[in-house]
Amino acid sequence: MKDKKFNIYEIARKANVSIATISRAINPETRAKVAPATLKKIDQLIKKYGYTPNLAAKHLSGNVTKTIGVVFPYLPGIFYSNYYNHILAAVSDYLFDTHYQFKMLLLKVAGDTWDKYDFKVGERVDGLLITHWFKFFSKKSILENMKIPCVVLNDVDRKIKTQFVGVDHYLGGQIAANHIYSLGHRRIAMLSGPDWSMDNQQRMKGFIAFLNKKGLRIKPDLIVKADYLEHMAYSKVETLLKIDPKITAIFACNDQMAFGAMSRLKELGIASPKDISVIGFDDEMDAAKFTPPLTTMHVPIYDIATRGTEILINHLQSKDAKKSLRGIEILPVRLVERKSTVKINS
Amino acid sequence: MKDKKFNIYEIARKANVSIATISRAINPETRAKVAPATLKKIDQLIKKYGYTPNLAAKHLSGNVTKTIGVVFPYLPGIFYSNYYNHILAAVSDYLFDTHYQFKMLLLKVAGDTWDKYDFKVGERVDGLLITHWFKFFSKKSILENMKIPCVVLNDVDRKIKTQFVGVDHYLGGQIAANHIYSLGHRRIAMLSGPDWSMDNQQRMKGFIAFLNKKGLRIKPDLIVKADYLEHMAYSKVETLLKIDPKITAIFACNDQMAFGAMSRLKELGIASPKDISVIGFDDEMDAAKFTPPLTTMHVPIYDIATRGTEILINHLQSKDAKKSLRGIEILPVRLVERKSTVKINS
DNA sequence: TCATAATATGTAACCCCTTACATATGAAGT
DNA sequence: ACTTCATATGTAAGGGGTTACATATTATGA
Repeated sequence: MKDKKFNIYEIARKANVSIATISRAINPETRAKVAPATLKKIDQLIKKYGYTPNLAAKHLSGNVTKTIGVVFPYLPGIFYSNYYNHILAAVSDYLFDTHYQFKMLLLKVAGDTWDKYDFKVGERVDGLLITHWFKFFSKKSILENMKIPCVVLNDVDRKIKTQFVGVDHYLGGQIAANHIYSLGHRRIAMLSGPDWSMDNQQRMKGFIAFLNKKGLRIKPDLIVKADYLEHMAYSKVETLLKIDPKITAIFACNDQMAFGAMSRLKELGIASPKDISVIGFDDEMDAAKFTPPLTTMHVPIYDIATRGTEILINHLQSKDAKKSLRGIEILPVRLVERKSTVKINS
Repeated sequence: MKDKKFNIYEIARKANVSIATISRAINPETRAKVAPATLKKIDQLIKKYGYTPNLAAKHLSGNVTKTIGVVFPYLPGIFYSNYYNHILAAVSDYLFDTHYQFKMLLLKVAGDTWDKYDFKVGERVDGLLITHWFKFFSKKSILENMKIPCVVLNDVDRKIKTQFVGVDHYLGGQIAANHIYSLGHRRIAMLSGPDWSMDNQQRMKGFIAFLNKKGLRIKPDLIVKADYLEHMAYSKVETLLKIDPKITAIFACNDQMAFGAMSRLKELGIASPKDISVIGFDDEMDAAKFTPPLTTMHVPIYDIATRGTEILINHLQSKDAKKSLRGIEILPVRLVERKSTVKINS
């Protein structure tokens, strides 16, 4: 076989045209500028010699890489998490039919911030899809001053000038509250996530606000922190029960905590939903498989990631590809009613 | 702020040295060739102006990308699969401390073969980590003639000249058989995977061979195909029971089928392991969580991927980086004894 | 003291494309 | 027949690094 390297010059020489013509022929946007006969000749040669353009050269001259970076926190087990699986799936699905590829950009969480990684990733991606931005970007200015377009997934911060795609967690909280309230529950406990989580804040606030509007006040004691952790929720259930043995519903700010709580309730001989209804938040894949299947707020991570990718790619293909992106897009949260919540006394 | 672009020329001018010196200073391998004083001056300037080398240019001139491609089949749900999660995790973990990044290369399975994607990925990765190669490489010659080093994960084909990292499924089958036989089981049924799967072939052969050596013959009727699918195994259990109601053990060629079989047994009121022991293969994450926890053969996917990545990266950092890789590395399979298998009549 | 070697740095070619601008050719308009 | 335009193609200047080779400087040894 011929191991000789074929570059644009070789092909040009064989086709007896200039490299500019070859360049035009191999790029869809400029192909029309080449005469059909020339095109045909070139195509044949390209095929014959198996020529493929050198992407590095393209990148260098064109200043684009046709690659986007997907920024994940580097956490143990991250690739086993449904949340990130959804994002990966969405990005892959969207990109599959485009000419774009993606690179995983894993950033250490502990103490490190974006600054350090600027070198590592700064240059060779055309845009960034970012998860958990607040863990990396110590100062919001870093995010605002990124030299390439960024889209932040599943977070919204109206004070920061960048593109967000997310969900209205506050509204989600309200919907959850409405559901529980409508079923007749009045003695309600809450399992909350960690303080630093904006989502958690919003979910709680929405939930409480709705009940307040109905004239219902949740006893502060009945709001217990379990840091979004299954095992922590598991162990906090009894605290809750000690404070008020007559609660009839628990709102867990995420599904993991709902799972933990329900497992413990089962062990304590308390039937769920019969004795205590439980509602979660996120709609993880396991939610439907749980016994009983968990009623929860569906957060469309997959859709969020899809839309985020779409926004980014569209932008990259526009004339403003180099400029930063800005905007907020809110996708709907919805209640998924399954078996873990029922009418009171039913 | 200065939006001016800093390239190696700018820094060279400011440092009052030539670009060659800058180049040496920014590359670890050549840094020692630069005088300490010069180095200091350069480093300060780099820091001051936030200079980062243009990777595309590096790639073009150095003909390396410091990026490896990870080839996955593009299947729905692939990112939710434990198998691929393990691979992703292993690759990420290994690469995290290196200067390498990875790109996901998703290839359509149906009908398509590698040839078509040559252009898409052929150039801009230094090496490839390949899963399920037999789905993409219609002819083995394609794999052998790749222009960049490749490592095939979890498959071994001694006839093909490339690098494989995998497991001895035949041996695994034997170990499983030994376990079941040692527990006193003699009436044994098998749930097999699809015919095209090499793994399945090997697992079965190993299992059967061991029993044969012990003078035990499995009735061909008791070997039922369930294509590695949980639901299929679920529905095939009764067939098995009809053929021989007195079987005391089932060897499922993968965990999924074991799960399906056990679910059905439970429904039929047949206690497992008490009445029928079940052993699987793979040791998926759910195996430990199942009720009862599944005894199974552990296939170290994570380790396989780690080792594969290691082999590839080491090779890329050697002088032979451009040459193709060849070899076979076998990692151990081991029995993980949990609760789904017990001594007969215990 | 001078030839020789070791060290530090510079020069320039090369990697392979894209694209603004220039040129050549032929068609259309008057 | 001549200017004017549209179309097809070519020329050459980047884009930002790496590195073989050349050169300048200093240290080493007899």
